Amino acid sequence: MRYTIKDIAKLTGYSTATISRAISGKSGVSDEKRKEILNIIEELGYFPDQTARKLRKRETKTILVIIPDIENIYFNKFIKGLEQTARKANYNIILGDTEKSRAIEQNYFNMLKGNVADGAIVLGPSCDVSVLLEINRLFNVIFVSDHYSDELTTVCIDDFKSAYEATTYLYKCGYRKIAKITGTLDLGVNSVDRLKGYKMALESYGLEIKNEYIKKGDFKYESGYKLTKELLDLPDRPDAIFCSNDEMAMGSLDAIKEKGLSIPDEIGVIGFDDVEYSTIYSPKISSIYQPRWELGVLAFELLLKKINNQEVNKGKYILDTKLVPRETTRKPI
Amino acid sequence: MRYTIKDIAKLTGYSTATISRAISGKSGVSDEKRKEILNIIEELGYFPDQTARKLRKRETKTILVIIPDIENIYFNKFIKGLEQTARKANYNIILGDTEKSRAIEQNYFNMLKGNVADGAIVLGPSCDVSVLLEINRLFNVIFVSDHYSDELTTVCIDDFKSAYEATTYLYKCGYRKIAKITGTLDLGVNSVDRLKGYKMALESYGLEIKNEYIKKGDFKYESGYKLTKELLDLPDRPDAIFCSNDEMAMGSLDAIKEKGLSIPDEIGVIGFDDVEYSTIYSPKISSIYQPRWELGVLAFELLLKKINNQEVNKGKYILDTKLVPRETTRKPI
DNA sequence: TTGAAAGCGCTAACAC
DNA sequence: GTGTTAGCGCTTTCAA
Repeated sequence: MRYTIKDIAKLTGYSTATISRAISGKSGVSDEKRKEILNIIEELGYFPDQTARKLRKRETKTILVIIPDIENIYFNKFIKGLEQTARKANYNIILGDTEKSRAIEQNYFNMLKGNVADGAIVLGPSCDVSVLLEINRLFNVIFVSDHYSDELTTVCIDDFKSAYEATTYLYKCGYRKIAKITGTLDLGVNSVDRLKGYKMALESYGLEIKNEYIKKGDFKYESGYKLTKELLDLPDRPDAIFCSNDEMAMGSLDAIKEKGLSIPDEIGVIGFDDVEYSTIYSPKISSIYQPRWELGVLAFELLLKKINNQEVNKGKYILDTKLVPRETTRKPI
Repeated sequence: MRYTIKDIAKLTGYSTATISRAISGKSGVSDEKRKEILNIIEELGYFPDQTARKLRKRETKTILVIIPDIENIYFNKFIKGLEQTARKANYNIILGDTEKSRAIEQNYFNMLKGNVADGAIVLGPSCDVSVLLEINRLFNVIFVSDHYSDELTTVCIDDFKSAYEATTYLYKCGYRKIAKITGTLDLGVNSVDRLKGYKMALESYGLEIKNEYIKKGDFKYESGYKLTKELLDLPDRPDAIFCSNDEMAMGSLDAIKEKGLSIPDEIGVIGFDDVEYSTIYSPKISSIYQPRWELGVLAFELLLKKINNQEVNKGKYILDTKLVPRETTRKPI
């Protein structure tokens, strides 16, 4: 049998109001009675119905986390940070995997209209900016990683600066013919910024920007592999490759191994994201570390502020990345 | 402004009952009126409050998924399968990461008492069987992977059989001095069964079970590495090692590489789980594939049956594993 | 300090 | 086919 607050009221002889006060810890009950009531509740194993409480209080203590692909390990650490912070604040997480589908993403947005959550954190959204702006107007939302508009509050890293740093590092290691394999350039702007950072660094060091050294990839292993083969077949082949993520860097390295070139002496490779794989792969991949756990924590903290009607600035909240040299790059000179 | 069903009733001139019927798709409204109502709703962007609906209908259309560690990639594919199936059935998922803490796990169980979900799927629980049995008595629950009691409904693989198969395979590849690095033997029974399968296979093929060939690990890279070193230092060192998961197999392989032994000729290694890492690691790791996506699907399907009061058998639902030969074992003779 | 009662937004039983 | 109304289980205002 499942008890309700009425049952407890009857069993103890007090009113439902008193029971409610005793449970919530609010004033208005004598300590004596509170103890008595809590004891009985404990004994019966009674727990207040959360749905009724939500309806009455008009808050769900739940947030919706919308992710393009839960299987992508990139998001793991982010969710972990988010989850730990949310749990401390007594919030539950409803997980929404969109499988990169606009329709599914829209469905989750509609759930917000049904008041299933007090706010949402949206990772790498695929809907149009206009839709996002509308959602942002209606609900408490924090966006992560891709920034579409300065009207939105976004948690992210500085892709431009990080890419600049990665390229600079390759230069400092003595590489002079630095190629670039990009991510998908139409989806969000982080790939674009990583490309811009690369170009700017080349300019700074007086290196020529060669079109044949810039290849458009799609973040997948295969594109890293295939495009590297193309680069290596060039008459004047590059002596370093900067890949826009680690997965492509692995494809790239496999292609280089196949050619029999020595890593990192004849050719150097640097990735991006510093995913767990990077250290398991052999040779260990030099990469740009992203503070994913911290991004998750920050995203929740900002959302909580919004939910509590505290002021939250629009625009980007940028966390620092860090270059991690490993075995796929030479030592800096 | 957020509309309620009353607002819609006023605006259209119909009663809340009619509005409700129009939305739910139930009979009791003329097609004409339904269209009219749905149009207005669409226009206003009204969405029924889910909390109120839940309270009234006494169902949440939500399930709680309790996981020891969301960061562990082992669970990724499982959650994906679960999530996809749940979404099709219009169920939401509340994610509960216990961080392997009994207290946190208990907290999530308490949430069930507060009716936040219609049921739960519990992966690798850490609470005592008595607690699990009580939870199982009170709520709709499916357990995954570890089986503690025949009273519970559990989704899992056959660890004994799979370990027997892995060991047999090593034998067929011509290895005769087969060692074993186990997982944590006190936590759940899968490690124990993987050890039993190993022993049974040795017996079947008339090989001696040597105590010095059996090392107690903890599923972590470091234990695989350290214990393999011990094995290789033995006067009569093994020519094959069966590790109870892939992470330990990587540690094992790194130790072997350090010794300068050739893989798979001088020594063979086989892992367990067939995690994504297995093919990225070089050499690619031979392993036992677990149908993790399918386990997730099955877990949800069984839970849904329970929620709908359909008959669900107690005991184990076993899915088949598959041995995947790669580069860390010789070809079978 | 305590209790009575209204009401959160919805659905469904009942009446017409 | 349509409307009235009770009530899901809780919190909180108001009155005592």
